[in-house]
Amino acid sequence: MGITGLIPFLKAASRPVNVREYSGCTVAVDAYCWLHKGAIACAEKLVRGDETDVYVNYCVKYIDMLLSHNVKPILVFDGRHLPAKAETEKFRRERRNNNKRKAADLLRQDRPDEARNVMKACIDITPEMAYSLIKRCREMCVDCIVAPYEADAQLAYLNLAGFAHIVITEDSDLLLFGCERVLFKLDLVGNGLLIEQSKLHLAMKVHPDKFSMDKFRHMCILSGCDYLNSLPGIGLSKACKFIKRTAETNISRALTKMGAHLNMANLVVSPEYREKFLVADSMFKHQPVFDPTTRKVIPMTPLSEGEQGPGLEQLPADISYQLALGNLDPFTLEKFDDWDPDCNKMTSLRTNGWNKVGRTADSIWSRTFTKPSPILPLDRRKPEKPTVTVRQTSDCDEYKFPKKKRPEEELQDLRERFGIKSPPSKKSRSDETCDSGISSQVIECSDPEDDPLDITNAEEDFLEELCDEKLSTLDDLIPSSAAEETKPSIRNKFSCQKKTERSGSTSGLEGLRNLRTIQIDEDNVVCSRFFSSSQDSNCENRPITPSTMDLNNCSSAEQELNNELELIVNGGDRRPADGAASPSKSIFASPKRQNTSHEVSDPAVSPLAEISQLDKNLKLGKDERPSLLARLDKVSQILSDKVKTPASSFKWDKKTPNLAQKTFSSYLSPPSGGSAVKNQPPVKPLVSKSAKPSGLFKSKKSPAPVKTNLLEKYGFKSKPKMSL
DNA sequence: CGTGCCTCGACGG
DNA sequence: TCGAGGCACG
Ligand SMILES: [Mn+2]
Repeated sequence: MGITGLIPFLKAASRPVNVREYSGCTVAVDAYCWLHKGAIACAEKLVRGDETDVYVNYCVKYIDMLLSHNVKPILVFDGRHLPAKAETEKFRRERRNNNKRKAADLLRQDRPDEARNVMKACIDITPEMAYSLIKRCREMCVDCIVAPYEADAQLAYLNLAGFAHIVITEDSDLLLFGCERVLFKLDLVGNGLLIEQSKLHLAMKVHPDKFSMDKFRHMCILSGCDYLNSLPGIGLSKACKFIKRTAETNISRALTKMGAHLNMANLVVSPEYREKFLVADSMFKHQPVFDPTTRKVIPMTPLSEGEQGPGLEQLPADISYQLALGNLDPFTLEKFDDWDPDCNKMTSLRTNGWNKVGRTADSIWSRTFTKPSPILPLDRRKPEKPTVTVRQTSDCDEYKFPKKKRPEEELQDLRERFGIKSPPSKKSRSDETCDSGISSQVIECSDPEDDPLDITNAEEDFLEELCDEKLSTLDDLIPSSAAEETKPSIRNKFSCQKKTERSGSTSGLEGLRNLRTIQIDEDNVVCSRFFSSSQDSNCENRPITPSTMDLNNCSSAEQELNNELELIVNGGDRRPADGAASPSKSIFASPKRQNTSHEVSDPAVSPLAEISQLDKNLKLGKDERPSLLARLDKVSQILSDKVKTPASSFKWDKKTPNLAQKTFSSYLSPPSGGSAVKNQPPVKPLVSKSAKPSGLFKSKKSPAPVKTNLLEKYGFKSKPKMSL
């Protein structure tokens, strides 16, 4: 399914997100993905034909997770098979049946483990299974829609027509269908990988002005898609190269010159291929979809005059409508149900914080439905500065741009944005090479132990090439105001990319966020503003505070580190912030600052303030700052290693529930049996005996100083790049 | 280097 | 089943 290798190819256009950042949004969900994963959990039962609702419950977990983040899901189901895929489907069915037989054989041979694996390979999501999820969704007042054909096109339509802000799927095809935002690899804590259409040019390395969705789609079809296999030897890279090199706008004519453009003499593009290419292209543009407003089947994108859509069977209008509602088996058209949205009051769709979603809480099937605001409710960070124009390169083919800015530049940008004067320090050391970003082909870093480098010519060239990518990078660096208001999360696994990749400098700031949530020792609890979300007057998003962590286990390292950084308060003079609406402070904020901070735009809240505060705490002279981000990166890395924030490495300890578990317990099954509870009473903050929930930092006594040189202990010396 | 073929894990306890 | 990650081939 989908385009092989597209998601890795689009790495530069993707970023890790948490659905928390999309509170108030509507998402269209490819229900098949969840059903399929859920079906794996009960593969045996399904293969044997036993009744089970395990897969439904699995999907409900995802739905609950979205709702808990105030995100409204619309579940989209596959409809009829496309004739073009008939052979593929037949082939799959045969293979499934083969696997069934194989599984039965293995069972007879008393090899249940192998049988289990084979059974996973013959899972089929039947219309009945889809219907049982639809039924459950109706109980939950969650919208569903069955596509006339592929869910892909329907999902894209919901996005393009403004019914949904984001599409959730595992199928990279969705990008070809023209979706603006697609969220892949969503897990049960809300982490996923977001790919935005507006960033696709980054992956293709073309100038934004030279990018078009047509080019992107053509590239993908050439590399091989469900509707058309690729020509031998053509993958995404070659296809991308070709699309960038051809100036011909008529794709059919352009295809005849593909061999020449790619220097592949033996590459023949037959007329048949070109024909099929155009049909595939049409399928990605004009596949039939159902419009819930008019209750009619329409082409996903309007046909231009004279243009032929993909010739597909059109069902009568009432049948199409019933099919879309989920009342019919898409294949047999046999009646499942008689559900009628006009008779069922769907006025208040179930979402947590119903008021926050406002009118988007309507059902798409309601006669009074109005589409949500096209602007992402929490994505209001608009670049206010005009973007820097890119220096045109002579080579129009390749668009080169800096992948990453120097930490200094990032800091400078941060300063500008937060209106903070830059320190007089002149230049930093060369150790930023550890900070992913600097493309090594530009800056040759001879020896990490070298003294500060001057700006080389190459570097200046590099700087000149700064372009409008700057702002998107900044957006990644600076948590949006919305994200600032949110709770801490288990770290998104997609942000844990390799050192050499883009995560480098952002992780420094991510690390800051992690730091705030750390319990330092049994007497020191950090309650960052993430826990005292004063905006959350709604009972669903309760301030959650760490209660009883395993202090001896998880906090000794960061305690030591904090001692080293002199971050531990002496004597408990940190008071909880008074006043309900007072924004909480990070552990990096000095006590003085905390006590006097009543400004609305408290600089202490900004990441930069925290960085500079950290510098003060580190007592680093301005000239000895090698790379703030690099160092922060290292520090946060150590901390997160010790605290084990990544979801994947979490071991839920029943006896010592930790922070993340608390945070997400509202939709995860509680560790000690019992059912997951919604609207559960607020978790009582640990510090609340003496402090208000918005308390920030509670300290009873100062821990004994630790002599160990942590920097050495954790190998800072051994890594010259990171030398502090 | 890019493509194409391989194996492995998903879920859940 | 699907994608992801590893490895061999031209
Ligand atoms: Mn698809």
